[in-house]
Amino acid sequence: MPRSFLVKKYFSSKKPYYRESQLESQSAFVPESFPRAELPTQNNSSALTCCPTNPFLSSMDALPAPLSPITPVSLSPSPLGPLDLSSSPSSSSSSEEEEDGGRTSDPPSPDVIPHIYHCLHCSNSYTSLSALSHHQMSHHQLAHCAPLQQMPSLPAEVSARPAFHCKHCPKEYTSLGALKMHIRSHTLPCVCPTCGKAFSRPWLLRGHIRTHTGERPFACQHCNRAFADRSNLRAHLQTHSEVKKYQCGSCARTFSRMSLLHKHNASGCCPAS
DNA sequence: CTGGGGATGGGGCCC
DNA sequence: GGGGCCCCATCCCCA
Repeated sequence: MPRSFLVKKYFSSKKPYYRESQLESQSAFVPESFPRAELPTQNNSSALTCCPTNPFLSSMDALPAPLSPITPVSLSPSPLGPLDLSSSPSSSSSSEEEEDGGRTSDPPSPDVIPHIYHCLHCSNSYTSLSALSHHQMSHHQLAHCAPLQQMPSLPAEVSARPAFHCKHCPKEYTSLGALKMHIRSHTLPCVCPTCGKAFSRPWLLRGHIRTHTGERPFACQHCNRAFADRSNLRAHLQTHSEVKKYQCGSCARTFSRMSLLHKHNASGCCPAS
């Protein structure tokens, strides 16, 4: 089981996939001409939804830090929990360059451009986040969809304990720190200087920059392959194993990746797993 | 169709 | 409290 279960997920067991859902949300909430660099900052973040803030953070200055070679990875056993094979978001994304295109263009002044918030679910538009949030509740019909400041007291049936609600999405957290970390996934403060793609955390940006530089600091001990991401190396190491990490509960077949086991189950081997 | 690589997201832990 | 890193998970794409 993943360790990350502080967050309560109401609407879907599937994680948001920002390349599609998040970016679509951004385009839905923010006019295309609305520049990332001129979006509202934390001080007035109540006026933004999924809009990144300052793209030129100091984290940009500390970019490609030299990475020490990876030590041999010990492949610990992993539980084979139940898998959610819900339908994929049926994305057919164009290149990321296209998706990011224009987002880092020269920003017009926010004094000139009005803030317009479009509903994700219908064509309605609003001039304030609160109005949009209130409207979107009519779609979700979930009380916790409302921003925190708009619902000072939660109904007992909704939350039996204090929770920190994200004002940008329906998620809620049990600690303020977790909420702040989550909000970065909306503000996306780390922007690639090369392509303009924005990320929630500096290390995500560093990993992305490797796709530009071609740096692959994580080398396989068994072959001459190298990877830009440690997780990908870990997945690759599974290919060197006779017995893979993820095993089918019915046919005892093993797979190097969870996703492959997903596909295997979906193909009908384990209909009632 | 399957297996694998590439890329990216999130929460938790540690400093 | 925040940054960096770890680990896990997932999706897309391609051979």
